[in-house]
Amino acid sequence: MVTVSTSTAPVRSYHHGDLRSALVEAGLKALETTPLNDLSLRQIARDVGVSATAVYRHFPDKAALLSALAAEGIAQMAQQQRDAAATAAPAQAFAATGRAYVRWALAHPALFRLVFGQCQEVGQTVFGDNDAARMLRDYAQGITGDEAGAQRLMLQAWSLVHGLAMLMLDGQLPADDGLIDRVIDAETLFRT
Amino acid sequence: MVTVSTSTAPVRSYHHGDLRSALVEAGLKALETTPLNDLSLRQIARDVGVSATAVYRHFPDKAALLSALAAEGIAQMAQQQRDAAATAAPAQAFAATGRAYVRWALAHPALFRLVFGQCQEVGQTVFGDNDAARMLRDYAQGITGDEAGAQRLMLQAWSLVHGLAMLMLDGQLPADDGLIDRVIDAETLFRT
DNA sequence: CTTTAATGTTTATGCTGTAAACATAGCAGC
DNA sequence: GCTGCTATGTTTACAGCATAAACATTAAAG
Repeated sequence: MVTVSTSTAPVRSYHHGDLRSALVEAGLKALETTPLNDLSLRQIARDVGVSATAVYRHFPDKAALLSALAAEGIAQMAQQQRDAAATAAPAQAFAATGRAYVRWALAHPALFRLVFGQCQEVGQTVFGDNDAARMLRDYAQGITGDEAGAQRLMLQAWSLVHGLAMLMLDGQLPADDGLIDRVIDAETLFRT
Repeated sequence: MVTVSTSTAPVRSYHHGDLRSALVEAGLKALETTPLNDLSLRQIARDVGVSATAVYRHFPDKAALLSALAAEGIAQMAQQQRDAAATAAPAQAFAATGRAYVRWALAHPALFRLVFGQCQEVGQTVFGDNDAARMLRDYAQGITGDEAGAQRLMLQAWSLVHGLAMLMLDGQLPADDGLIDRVIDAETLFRT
């Protein structure tokens, strides 16, 4: 039988075209519904329609694939932070950024966990020299005045929102939107 | 060949005696050196010197064994909290308790992770009606006066210390003892 | 003393990550 | 236009995992 498909139809031939991107995309989609620990390299490969070992042509191992997913997650988080800061009133921007942090975590639980569980061994750091970090440092500086105080304020704020996100993700606190607003409250926190 | 061991020597016969306790103990010891994700039921069984499936005579599945380990972890944490509160000066007790929380997490990373990752599905809650929680509520009440404020203060404090612990465990912040003292500082936090 | 229930072991199944050998296809140079 | 090289797939294989099922041992109860 001669293959007459000189016509249209993406025949999905032996070579995929852009398998690497497809794997990352499939991985991110899987993380929307699958807990991080249940995410398997084989399942991602299956979703893309490719053999499990094909993954190794694009990533040295599973951890490397996860790192690629984490990098996407970090980018998404940073974007969310910027948006929240941009739309809030200046006086509220600091708190608004913190609430956005927690809400993003609740909206993407597995990816959030991956970001922080993964970039440890990669040596990557979420709050490195990206825009979000700079912006927060500026806010902190504006509130406290001195350098050391600003540094401490940033760490306290980051710890607060990160802890709140984690406790809600882990079911220790109800993942309640009103609770987020009450806990991350500029009136009662970090007043000079 | 006749077995002449009518003598001493704990022959470690067919039945173990108290396998359940031995498994929990071995699990806790393994968590001191093994990351949570690398902890395997089979390895724990091997450490105890028993077949893997023997575990199922005492726990319905791996998760149940982990829950038993988590329960031990919760108890240890609560004890640490009580000790910290008892030894500190009254004015410093609140902050001292928080610092003890973070230090315990850093001293027992895998167990700390297990406690919060596990008691989700068990429906268990770390800050339930135990002594530590009551004590903290009293402190909070003393600072703020009103009920709602005390509740908020507790949540903020818990989020702060939990977040700091997590960020240090995940390598986002250096696990530095001085840093803990600087971030959890009664002078700059939660003043009325 | 015999039966029974508790608590072990062996064996087997299907999942996982990954190494090794093999297959296909697109591109380079003749 | 044919020939090979290299990139990128597939198949197969292996060890480790959780766990189910069948079998073995032994402590305790009648």
